[in-house]
Amino acid sequence: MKLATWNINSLAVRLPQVLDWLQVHEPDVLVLQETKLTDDKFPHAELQRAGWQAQCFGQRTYNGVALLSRQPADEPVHNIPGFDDAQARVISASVKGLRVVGAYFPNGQEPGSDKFAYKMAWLDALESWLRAQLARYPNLVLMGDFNIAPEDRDVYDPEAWRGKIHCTDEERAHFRNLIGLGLVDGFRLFEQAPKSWSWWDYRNLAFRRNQRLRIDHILVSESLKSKVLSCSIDKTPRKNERPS
Amino acid sequence: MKLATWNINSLAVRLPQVLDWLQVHEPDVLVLQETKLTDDKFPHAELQRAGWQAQCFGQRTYNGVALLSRQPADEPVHNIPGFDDAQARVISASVKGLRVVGAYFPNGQEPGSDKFAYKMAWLDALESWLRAQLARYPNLVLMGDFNIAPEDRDVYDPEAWRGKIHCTDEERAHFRNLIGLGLVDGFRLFEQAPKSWSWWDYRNLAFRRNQRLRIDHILVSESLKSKVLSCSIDKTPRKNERPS
DNA sequence: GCGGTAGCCG
DNA sequence: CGGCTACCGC
Repeated sequence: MKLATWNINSLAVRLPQVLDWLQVHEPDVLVLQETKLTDDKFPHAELQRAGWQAQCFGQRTYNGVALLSRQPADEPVHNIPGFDDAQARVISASVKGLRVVGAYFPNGQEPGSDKFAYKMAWLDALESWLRAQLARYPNLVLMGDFNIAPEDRDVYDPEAWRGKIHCTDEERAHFRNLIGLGLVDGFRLFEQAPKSWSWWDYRNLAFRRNQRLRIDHILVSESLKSKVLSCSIDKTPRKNERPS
Repeated sequence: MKLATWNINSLAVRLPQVLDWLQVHEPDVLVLQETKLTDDKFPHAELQRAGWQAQCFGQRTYNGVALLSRQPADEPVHNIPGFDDAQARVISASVKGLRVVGAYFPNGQEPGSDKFAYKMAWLDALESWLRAQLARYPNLVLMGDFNIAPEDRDVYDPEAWRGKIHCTDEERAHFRNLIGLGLVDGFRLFEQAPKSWSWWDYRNLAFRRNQRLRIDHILVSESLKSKVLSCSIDKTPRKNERPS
């Protein structure tokens, strides 16, 4: 089974790239973040024509998530039940016996901000909900844009980023909490190139200043750990016309 | 000698079309309106590479005019001297002994509005300046987007447009004033198809409701009248990808 | 409808 | 920088 996650920053703009990528890689599941589309505008028809079905949970302008799969996705759940949230950040469903949770973690802006507090509250809620989910679905994967670089090796310039958003102790503690629930970082199950990033800042040519991080993750439950065959970051979409 | 006028509604967007058109039609002079470019952003290099030089008089967001020519354009003048105007609407220069005045007349919005008053004041100033210009330059052409449909035959639905902007008595009186200065409507020197338009409204599918007018004109001084060989409206750019 | 701008966000 | 939204002008 092949699983993938992609923050597409507007599915309206990036749909052609998504369709291309799907055709080439044929994943069983692809979760998307920042679709920025309300459900009435979700491109079900185009995806269906290409052979994928979609569960979507959208919102205009910001956020919005989706779960694409070849096979039907059952028991869909939107966001974190019990956590009242105006933002569309989580979509879960079962595909071929696997419980998939696709998530767009809050960015958090900067430590001390209201948005950081929201990120912390959201993470608390995610963790307690996931504890129960893992009990109910032993075969579970949590993947998406975590907006957390778990360790210094996930940061191009750890000294420059120390204490900054994505790299604070609080966020990293939350990442470890997730691991503590019985999840395993799929990427670290394998030998990886020493500097592997899933994201870079494209503001003010920041990517030239090496502002790169690994903040997109695929975490699998313990029971799945031995079944994971590989995990890698596909950088090819960055070379597309509009990588965003 | 071949002269042309085109309201391009953003030269940044339409430059490829302009270059194509220049290559196909090889005019001696092309005047542009609504370049919407400050002079520092004017695409001199691309035009020069294609063999045209440009006089420009730009402004950001709105208006902006330019005069493109194969041969050098001398004695450039911006706007109407003596008429204090924050808007870039007129560019004049001499090409191969011909005085060319390229103009983007004010739209006027609607009769009675401040913008209509400005249009009237602008027309007054244009007329008195042109009187002197014609004395100085007997071989003169005034061309551009006049935002005036001179007669009912220049309007698809004259009854619907009666008294409306572009078709008011005041605007038409000003057009006749220009003729009175010793200018001749080049288009009407020749037999033309009965319904000839240079513009249509593309708001709310208005063009389907036949909201078409002839408001772009080429007027030549009396001394040139006998030398005009033809005058026509090229509708092909409307069939381009982004006609605007 | 299609240009432009400004402000917001990551 | 590159999405979005909202507004302006023709």
